[in-house]
Amino acid sequence: MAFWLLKSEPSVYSIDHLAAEEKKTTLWEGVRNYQARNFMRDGMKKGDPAFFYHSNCPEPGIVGVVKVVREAYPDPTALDPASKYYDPKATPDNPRWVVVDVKLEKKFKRTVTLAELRATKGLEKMAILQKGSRLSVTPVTEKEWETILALL
DNA sequence: GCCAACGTTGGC
DNA sequence: GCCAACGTTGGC
Repeated sequence: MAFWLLKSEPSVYSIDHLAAEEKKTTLWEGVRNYQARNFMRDGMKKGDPAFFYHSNCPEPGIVGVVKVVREAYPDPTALDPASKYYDPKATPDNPRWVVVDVKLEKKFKRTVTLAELRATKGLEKMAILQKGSRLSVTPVTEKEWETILALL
C-alpha cells in the first residue's frame, strides 16, 4: 500500500464539497501535469489512502483523509469541450489525462497547517514542503503519514 | 495583489 | 533541440 497527498484549492473544490457529494466520492479531475498524472496512473491503487490538502487559501494545510476507490481511467473533462479542463489534444483513443475516484474517509477536526508541517521533524523531504513545488498529486512515505497523524 | 518558481509552448 | 516568452501555481 502507498500513501499520497492530493492538493486542491478550496475555492474550487474543498473537503466540504467532497463531504457533500452523494456517496462522499468524487473523481479527481482536471490534473494537467504529467508527473502528477503518472502518479495517478501508475502509482495509485485501490485502497491507498491520501491526505486532502487545501492550497492557495487563508490557512493552507491538510484537512482530512480520502481513499482511492477506483484506479485510473480517462478524465472525462479532457474530452468535454464545455469543461474548463477541456484539452483539444485529448481523444478517446488517446485520452492523455486520467482521474481516480476517491472517497472521503475522515475530515480532521482541525487543519494541520503548512506552518506546522514545516516545523515538524521528519517531514523535511515532503514534496509539498519543497520550494516551488506545484505538483497536485505527490507520494507520502509511511513514516511521514504516521508522523502527520500523530500531530492530531 | 505580488512575485518567485516552475512547466509548457513555439519559433528558429 | 534550444531557449525565450508566456501562463499558472501558491505562499505570503
